[in-house]
Amino acid sequence: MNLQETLSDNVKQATKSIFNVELDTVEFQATRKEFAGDITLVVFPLLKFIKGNPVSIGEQIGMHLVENVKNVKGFNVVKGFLNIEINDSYYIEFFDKIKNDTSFGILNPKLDDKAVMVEYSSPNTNKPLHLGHIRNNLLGYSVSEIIKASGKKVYKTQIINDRGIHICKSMLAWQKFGNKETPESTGLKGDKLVGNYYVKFDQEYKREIKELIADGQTEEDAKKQAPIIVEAQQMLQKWEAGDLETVALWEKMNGWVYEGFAETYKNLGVDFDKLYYESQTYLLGKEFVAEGLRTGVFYKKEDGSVWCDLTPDGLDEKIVLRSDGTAVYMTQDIGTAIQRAKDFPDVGGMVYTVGNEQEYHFKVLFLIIQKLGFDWAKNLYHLSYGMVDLPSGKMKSREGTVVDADDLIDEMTETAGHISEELGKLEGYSDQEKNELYKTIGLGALKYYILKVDPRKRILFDPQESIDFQGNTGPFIQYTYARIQSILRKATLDQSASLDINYKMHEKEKELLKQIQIFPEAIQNAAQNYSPALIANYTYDLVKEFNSFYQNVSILGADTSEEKYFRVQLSRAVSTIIKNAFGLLGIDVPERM
RNA sequence: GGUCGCAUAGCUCAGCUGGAUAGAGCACCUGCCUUCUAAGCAGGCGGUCGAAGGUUCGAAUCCUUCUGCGAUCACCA
Repeated sequence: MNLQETLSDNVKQATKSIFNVELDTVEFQATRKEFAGDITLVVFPLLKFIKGNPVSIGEQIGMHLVENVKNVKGFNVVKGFLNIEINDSYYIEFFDKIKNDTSFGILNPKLDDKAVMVEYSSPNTNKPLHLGHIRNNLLGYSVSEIIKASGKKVYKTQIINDRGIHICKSMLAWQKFGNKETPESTGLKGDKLVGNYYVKFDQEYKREIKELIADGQTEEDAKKQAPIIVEAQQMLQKWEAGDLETVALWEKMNGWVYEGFAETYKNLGVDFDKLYYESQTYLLGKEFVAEGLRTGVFYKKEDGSVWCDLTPDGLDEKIVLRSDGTAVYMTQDIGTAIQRAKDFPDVGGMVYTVGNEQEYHFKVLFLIIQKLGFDWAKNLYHLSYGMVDLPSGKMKSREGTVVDADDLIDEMTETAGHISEELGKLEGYSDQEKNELYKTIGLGALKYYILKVDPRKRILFDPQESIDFQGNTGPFIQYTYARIQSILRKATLDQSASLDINYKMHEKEKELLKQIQIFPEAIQNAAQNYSPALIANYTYDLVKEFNSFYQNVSILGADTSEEKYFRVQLSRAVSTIIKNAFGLLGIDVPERM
């Protein structure tokens, strides 16, 4: 039984024996720093059951706790707040238990728990990844790691949108204007090369529309009849018919894109356990529509289209199959979800990392899957996140206002390099080691900057000013980690020493221990809320606490060997937690910086 | 117009299921490098928590209305 449970039981006993009142639950909160004490019981809620003065009630409960709980050394009551003071030995004992646990707070997957599938990234294969994908990838990866750490098995997946008219556009433009260019011949990353032809297509398309309008056509007709778009549509039909030449071109160009993506993913440090390709899944779902028709979940209109009536749920009617019998987006997503559940029978829930513009879609999707009667349907979650805006406004690929993922990573690495050079702390590092470090720092800054913000909120990303290396930033935390490593390199400890249960803690040591203590809760909380931001902010608080400790008490030059032993061990524990917490965010920590 | 989300210091953000005097960082100001990495620490300045009502012993937090911003409401994906 942990301390809170013990306290809770004893408070219940106290109210029973003193006031003859049985409480169901007792809630505590951490005592604010400006008051003496460690844990606080708020007395006000008890007034519903116990008539009287909150201060005197608090005092009577406090007395009872001091007498009956061995770790309670005292209390004070301020207004209606009963501040309970805990013995130092309790904290020392706690620390002694966890100080050598390098995975403190991180749980191993429980075998009887259902696994969770997390989908993220899910790019189109006609253009490179951009800043929006970065947020998506970081969130998806981090949430996966956090759920894993909370004790569940996780499968990371993405659906690659590798077919459709937009893919044909870049294929066609390459065929027409590409002069057989390849990534090798141009030195371009494959996804960049293909992306260029997607842009090229759009330019040609616009030019043709303009010409047609000049020839007297309406804009609407021109958009439909421009030769290049017609040709692209024909190409899609050929692809769907399995035309060998078209499929070969499709495979070749997609291959280029995958190589490019692989590089970006590697740089971002994200990975996947299972890939799904839209080209293989876009026909799934039709059978479930048929099934749904049989069971009455769906109904058919006169024109043959199939719908799901969601008006009883406060939503609209939603089409799930076109009148010509072809699938819509919704059909595919129904099919893919069910396929995944089949592929991974241990999965009991799925998380979709997709921008908030698709909230309605997922609301409908989840509802339909529920109606189809799958037991895992209640555990579907749309990890919805806000757009990433630039100071110049919205990102638009056609207007060239997107921030390319690779460029941004390079830029961040470069900035980290400049700042590090200026500080000049890296004597004895080889160029290669330096470059690796700059990447660690640059990416740390980028990832932390994005992950520390609540996913729901939109981010205003100013590439010039937004990345800072001071304050609540990735590099600040990395720096603290590096400093601790330095201490650990220099520390020589008496190996026979151990924690003295009677050690009198310094106030700063105790604050630090309290922060360490809540790491497991932070992980569980973050997992329940699908929020890496909670981990980021927890880590920042821990680091602040450590820095204050670091500057205000001497570690290596401690007065006594007990002190030194305790402080070095504390520092080590903090660095382990930083490393683990950052691991959950997908951020590396450097040994030196 | 319907639905959903957001609004906290000049700027960027925390604030968990309602709890004590609303917290950080940046910027600005004052101290601290002959002790373990000053990318740091200690402190100052700065807020009618978008507005108005309501519930409560107690509201940034819950409810209602309003304002502003964004998203969404396709036989597109």
